[in-house]
Amino acid sequence: MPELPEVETIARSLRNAAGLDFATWQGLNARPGIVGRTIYSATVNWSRSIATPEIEVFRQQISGQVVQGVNRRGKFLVLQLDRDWLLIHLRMSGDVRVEPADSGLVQPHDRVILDFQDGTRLVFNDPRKFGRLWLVSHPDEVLSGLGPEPLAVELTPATFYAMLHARKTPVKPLLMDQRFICGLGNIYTDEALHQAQIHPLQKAHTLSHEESERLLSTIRDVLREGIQRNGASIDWVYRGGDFQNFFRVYQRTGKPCLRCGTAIERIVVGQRGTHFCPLCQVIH
DNA sequence: CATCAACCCTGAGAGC
DNA sequence: TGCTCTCAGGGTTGAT
Repeated sequence: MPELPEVETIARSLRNAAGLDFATWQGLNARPGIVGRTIYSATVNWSRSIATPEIEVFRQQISGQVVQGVNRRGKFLVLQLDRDWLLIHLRMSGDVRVEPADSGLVQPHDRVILDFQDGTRLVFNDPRKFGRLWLVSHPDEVLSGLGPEPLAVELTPATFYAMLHARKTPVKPLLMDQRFICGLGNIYTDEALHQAQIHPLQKAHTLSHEESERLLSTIRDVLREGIQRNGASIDWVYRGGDFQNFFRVYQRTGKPCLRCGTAIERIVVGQRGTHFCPLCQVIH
């Protein structure tokens, strides 16, 4: 499930040098970037993968534009083109590949293919069809509602405390609300709360200064660790990362807490499976 | 603002 | 073995 670290990993790979040939990249166990490549044409196999504009407009408008840069905002991939911006949200099961156009086959679940003039292509693959692409003249059309980036230095402990203090909702759903803070999903939220020793149902405004500061710190720790390990690869969606081998609570129901040994519990919070240690994480 | 449910889908796993 | 059924899973949106 691509969250901030997975999307950041993909964004970085798309910024790799575009010049080397594919055999060289395979030898490095990495992928070539796409910055500088010119989009020749677009193929849309599942029309609802394109959020905006209409398919024909999308295909015409994107053709001929050069990829100028690749960045990340929250869980969005942000591709700057000549005139427009291409935003990609992978949702639960989306992924992108860069490959020679003649590597042949359309794989199962390939939804959108951008063919480049140099004979390579970018493929958006998404088994569950939840992911979306937007082609817009300004990224704010899609991104304006997002909360602050958790890793940004502008987000100070004092600011974060004030944000939490203004909300009476349970802390876990709040952390997953992209308007409150962006980039966190189910995995990294559970991991950060466990490390901060905060119960997922604790009301946000009841967190102390110390707890709030600790939470911001552990959020950043787990995100940085995720990025360092190239993200997590779970279910059948393989993305090349290995953070899944270092989860402390996520999908460890019944297994011992790595801090105190108590069995990890699973409850449902905001319709999401939630993992926590009943001894280390107590509501107060 | 808070809370809850529906929705978008596929594939895994259970039951028969 | 193969069929049908149920539901997990994350994020967004809309209703209340």
